[in-house]
Amino acid sequence: MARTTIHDIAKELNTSPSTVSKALNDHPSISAATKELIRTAAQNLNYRQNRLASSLRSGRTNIIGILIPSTDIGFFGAVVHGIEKIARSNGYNILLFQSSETGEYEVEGVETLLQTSVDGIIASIAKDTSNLDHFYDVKRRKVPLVMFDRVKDELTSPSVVVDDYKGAFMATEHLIQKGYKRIAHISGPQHIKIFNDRLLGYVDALKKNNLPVDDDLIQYGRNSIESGKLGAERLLSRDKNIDAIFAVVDITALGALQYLKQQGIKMPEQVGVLGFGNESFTPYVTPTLSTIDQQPARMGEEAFTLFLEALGKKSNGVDTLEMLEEPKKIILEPVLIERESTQRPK
Amino acid sequence: MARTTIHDIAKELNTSPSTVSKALNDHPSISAATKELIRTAAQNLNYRQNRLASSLRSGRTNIIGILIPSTDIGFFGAVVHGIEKIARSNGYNILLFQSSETGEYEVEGVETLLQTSVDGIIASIAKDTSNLDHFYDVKRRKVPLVMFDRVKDELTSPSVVVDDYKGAFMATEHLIQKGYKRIAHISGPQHIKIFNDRLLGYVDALKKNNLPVDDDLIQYGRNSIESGKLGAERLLSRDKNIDAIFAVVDITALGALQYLKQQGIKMPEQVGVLGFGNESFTPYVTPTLSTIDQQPARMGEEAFTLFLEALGKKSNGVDTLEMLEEPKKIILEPVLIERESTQRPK
DNA sequence: GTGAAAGCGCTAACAG
DNA sequence: CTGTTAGCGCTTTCAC
Repeated sequence: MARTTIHDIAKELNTSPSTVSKALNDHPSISAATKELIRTAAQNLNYRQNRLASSLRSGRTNIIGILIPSTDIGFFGAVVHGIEKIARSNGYNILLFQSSETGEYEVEGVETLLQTSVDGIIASIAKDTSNLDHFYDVKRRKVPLVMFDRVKDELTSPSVVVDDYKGAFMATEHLIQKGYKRIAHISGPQHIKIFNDRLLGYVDALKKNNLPVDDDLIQYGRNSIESGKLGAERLLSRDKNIDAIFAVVDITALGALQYLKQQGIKMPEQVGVLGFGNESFTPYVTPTLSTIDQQPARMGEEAFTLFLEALGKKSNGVDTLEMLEEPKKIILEPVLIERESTQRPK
Repeated sequence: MARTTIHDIAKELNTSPSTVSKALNDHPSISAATKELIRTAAQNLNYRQNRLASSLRSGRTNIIGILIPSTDIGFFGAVVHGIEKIARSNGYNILLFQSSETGEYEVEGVETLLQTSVDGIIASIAKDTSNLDHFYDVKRRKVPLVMFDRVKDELTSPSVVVDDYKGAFMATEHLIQKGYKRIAHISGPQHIKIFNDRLLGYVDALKKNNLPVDDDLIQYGRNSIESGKLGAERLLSRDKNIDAIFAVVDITALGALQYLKQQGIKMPEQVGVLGFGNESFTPYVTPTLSTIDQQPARMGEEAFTLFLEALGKKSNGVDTLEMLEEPKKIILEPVLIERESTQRPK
């Protein structure tokens, strides 16, 4: 009835618990014969290691804490998937926490992860987090911390992000290459770095290709369907010659799409539309929406790899040295996903 | 440098570790004064409970293992979100495992969760799982097991599902009420129970409303965009009078939508379309797609509630009694999401 | 190559 | 109301 322990196995085989432990952990000092013996006995007794005891003693849990705003958001779900996959193949498990975009829950989450003695934490910050003390706490406890996507540079932790500037640059150049001449941009709130980066990428792509950068071509919005509709309307009312719209996020692009459709404007013939994020709905709208993919799966893998590196450094006691070094920041290449909405006929 | 323990606090205050432990756990036998004293000392020393030690000793982890096919699938992400939310408010944390639709990983996942001594497991079965031994193992170990959505009745575990029959029935009646007269159905693989249930719901709704059930109105497919396109094509080529299509899943509905659009058939005027699942893309297609919602968030909450019940029974030793009882099965009401694709003009 | 002994940090009887 | 004691199941020196 009660769980089998290494004691039970030892008794069964007239040997000692320590030998059983070593055998089960494939320790080199145990003979192949006894290992075999012990393993089959373990199997027969349906033995299962008690990880709590093991971790308590060894100081390692092989659990890695993940802190995200929400599994409900496709992007984060995909990143978790990426982390989980590679973590598994490295013998790690995932303890998941969602902040639900709340700073308060985020603090709680960090607290719990630390209590559980996770071997490291991979996190993406909630929208409304302002105070970062809980993350400093993680660092103070020397628990490896890796950030992804929603990153704060002040934390000087290794991190993975996608190159927003470049993504926007690629997007804009794609439109140019397709033959669009007058390319507008619907941007997002400028106090958020990634949106500003995307704006800069757009501007620089125009400049590089000797296209005029015109304030009339830029419309600011709040990243919603509505702001996409409104943005498209305003842009076109200001300038009838606009023949392409690059939107800062897919949802905004969708709004633009809906407005254009409603106005009977043909896409991609009269106006091309391009989004950002490769959200799950983008292949399903009409026309299918070209967009920029942020590689969530790779982001997850890279984050985990950074965690392993941090762990390695820690065990080598590279603490002080590390303080001097710039933390490693992996910047993923955005990927252009070409679909119907930007296929201008030659 | 090393983590503060209850020993450190005890030493600081010239008291004993057990008193500290009790105080921190708000045990009634400790005076308010000492509690206060100990709590502030803990705070000052930046004490954090070691949950491994606590769990090892107490036999409870307050962690609940979740096993799902993939976080990448919006539905499961949403269910996890639902579980996490209510679990948190009940003092439980989530250890997440993804089977990636693989039986092998699923076995591994169960193994790890058991090793970690989770207090219970909430699971949804992978597509390719045939052998259920690992789940029987969970039951044998008396670890509360709750299933959701992808359920196997053989396991006789408490479970939460959505009423597929009823959802299809509602969907079909909705189309009838909107004035559609000749309603077709694109179904899925019949060996999967939920698809068969949906077919039955469709058939019964027609019968109840005295509409003829006609084999020509039913097309079988493989739940893909392609099978949606093809299904719609075949249906309409067989019967020009079809004025509505109810598809077994949203993605199939999408295929039908695309085919109809391509044929210049007006929706919802000439043909109405209705899906199933309320996938994230459904509000964004043109026309926006009416569908049946499966209430993932509530599913998560109910699953957790069932877990709590199972735990309660276990601690009351209701083991044998429980064996005789039918396991509780919660059947959620599907919810009709009415959008543009079924708004037939009167 | 194997075993004895100690202890990870905590909780829960029990005694006082 | 507080303190002593024992031990959860495992790993890890260290001795043999």
